[in-house]
Amino acid sequence: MATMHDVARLARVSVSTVSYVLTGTRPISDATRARVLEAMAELDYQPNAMARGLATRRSRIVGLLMPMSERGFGATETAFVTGAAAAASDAGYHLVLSPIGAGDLDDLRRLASQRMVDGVALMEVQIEDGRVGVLQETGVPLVLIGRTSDTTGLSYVDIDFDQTVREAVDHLVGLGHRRIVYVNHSAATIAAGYGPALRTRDSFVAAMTGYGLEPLMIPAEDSAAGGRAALAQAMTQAPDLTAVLAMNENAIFGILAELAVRRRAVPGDVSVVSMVTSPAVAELAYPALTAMTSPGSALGRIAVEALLRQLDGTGAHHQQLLPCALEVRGSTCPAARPDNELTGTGLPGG
Amino acid sequence: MATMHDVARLARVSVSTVSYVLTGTRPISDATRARVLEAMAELDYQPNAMARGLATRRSRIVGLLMPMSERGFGATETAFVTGAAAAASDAGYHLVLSPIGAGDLDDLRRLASQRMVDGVALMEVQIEDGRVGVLQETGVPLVLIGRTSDTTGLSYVDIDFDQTVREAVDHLVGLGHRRIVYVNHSAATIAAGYGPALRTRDSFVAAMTGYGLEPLMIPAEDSAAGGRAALAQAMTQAPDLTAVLAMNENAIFGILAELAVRRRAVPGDVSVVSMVTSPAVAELAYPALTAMTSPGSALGRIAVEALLRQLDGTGAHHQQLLPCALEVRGSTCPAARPDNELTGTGLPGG
DNA sequence: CTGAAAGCGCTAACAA
DNA sequence: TTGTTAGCGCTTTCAG
Repeated sequence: MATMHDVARLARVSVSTVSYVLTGTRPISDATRARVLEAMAELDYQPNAMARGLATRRSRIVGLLMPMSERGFGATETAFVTGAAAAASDAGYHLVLSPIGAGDLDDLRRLASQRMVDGVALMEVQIEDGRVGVLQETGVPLVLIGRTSDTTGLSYVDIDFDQTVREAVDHLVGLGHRRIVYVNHSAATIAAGYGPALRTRDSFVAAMTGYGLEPLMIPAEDSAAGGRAALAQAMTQAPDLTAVLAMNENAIFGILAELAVRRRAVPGDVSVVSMVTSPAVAELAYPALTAMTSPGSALGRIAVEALLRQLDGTGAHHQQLLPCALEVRGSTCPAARPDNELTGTGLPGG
Repeated sequence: MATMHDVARLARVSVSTVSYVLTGTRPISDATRARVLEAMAELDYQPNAMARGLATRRSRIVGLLMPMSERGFGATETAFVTGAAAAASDAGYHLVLSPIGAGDLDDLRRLASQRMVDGVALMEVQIEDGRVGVLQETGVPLVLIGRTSDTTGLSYVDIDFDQTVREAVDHLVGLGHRRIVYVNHSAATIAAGYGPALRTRDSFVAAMTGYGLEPLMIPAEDSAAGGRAALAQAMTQAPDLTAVLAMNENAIFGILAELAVRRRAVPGDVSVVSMVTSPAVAELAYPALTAMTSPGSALGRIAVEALLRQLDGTGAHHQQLLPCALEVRGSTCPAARPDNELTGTGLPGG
């Protein structure tokens, strides 16, 4: 491991000169620059990241706080991570993954105080999230992927749930659907203040009442079994439903399965729209799912880019909402008939 | 940000004493230790990671090299990452994610030479992988998740594909299946030297010929469409097939869809086993898939733990193979009849 | 059992 | 345009 001293000696210049050709913070004659670069190449020189970090008080590392929740890691979350990693890498930064959840506030304080990370991106932000306060205290630059209830003075990128839900509802209503049921995350998740669950719920109510329709909603555990149970419950509450809007990536296949069991054809009898879903997942179903495609990796990338801009002072707070894009595939079609097709009457299990 | 000097001053001891109570590398009287700890608490002291790293020449960061391939990130890969992150975190290490693929050898050399990481875990290892050589040159401790062809002197953890395939074939043959088709990754992926594709192929041939059966194999693009095409091709080559063994997580739903279109019931007409699959994915299908469950997060964890043992010298090379576990769900059942059910004859599209 | 001081490899005044 | 040097905050000899 050659050091800067070695380079300086070989190039017959002082260490500071070597440093300056590296950082470009002061003019260097072409001749000496050439000599230095040559020496660096000759010695296979790479600056030591720790030493540079200590001197500059900047690690060129950003943290991605990624709680490993019961909800697990869906395609959307994975896309955040890869998008964030790519953006950091492109800017010459490193991305450290920390599995720090809302519970580990002490771990978080430690991470922030060790000055190992120049800034932090928070995933899975709760409506009230203790991590935000801790991070603000320690003064670490911060960007949220998601939103707390009060976002003044905070940077965030998030999905525009309101517009996303509205587009989804518009799509279904435009196809003539009136009895639309919304399958959300679990009651526990909602109670825990999981933003997407809360916001989509409110947006759904607003969109449906805007159309003069009743906003039917069912929570579902994050599993296929949860989806099946939810759909069964929905069929009981609203046997005449013709469309389901599913927020829950993990439950969606259970919903489809239960529909299949009940011999309700998709999309013939029931149209299905999957919310905040990656194309990969949507394509897994047959027919492929009409879905609101989440801007997953874009969110990760934008978050990190905003964070880096905050770091070099070339940007202040950045607040941005990106809607999911409606991608019509095979799981939606015009509603059959307004009000008199109670085909599945009294067939509770199939 | 209090420094060690601040703590020393407040506790009326020297900096070295503070350092020693932190590292525990030399005896300290209880009295002074108490004073020091008190001062640290008072000042909210946290050691500076960069400074410590510079002095010890250890960053307490390990890198996870995670190429973002065309193949994308399945549940199994995601589980590696979370398992690795958890293991690192448990040991007081940080995990940096680097999206460095087999192509970016220069980036890799840079990362390794900057001494920002104490060690590296490599994901998505190819049979011949240039990254291994580069890392060995730079002397960075290394563990592979996957294997190259020559593993002498290397640490790795990998799936025991041989045993996994054998168990899957045993399961199907035990159910009376004789015409079993193996759906692999794409031809391009195989040509690129993707280990799992190569190894399972070889193991499948061995297992089938061991039973005196013909090893039917079809490649599939990593998508639902690829799965559909592959199954269609398989039905042409072997109209009498009664079971499919699918290596390709991304193609599996396409395979199921094509079977549905062709009115071949699962498992009634065709049994399906999904290889190297997470329970979450297996449960998405209806019926839920009999699958060889990949030990995803265990692999990530074991890899990092082995790496850390190499770092403190408490462990040499570690080579370990973990088989996937057979989990019988609803997609397999005894074969219908030996040799005369050509139901789907001449129904190319449905 | 404790202190003083020399680095770790780099950056950035300060001086020329 | 270049060199000298004082740190950055910690670990770890070397002395006591």
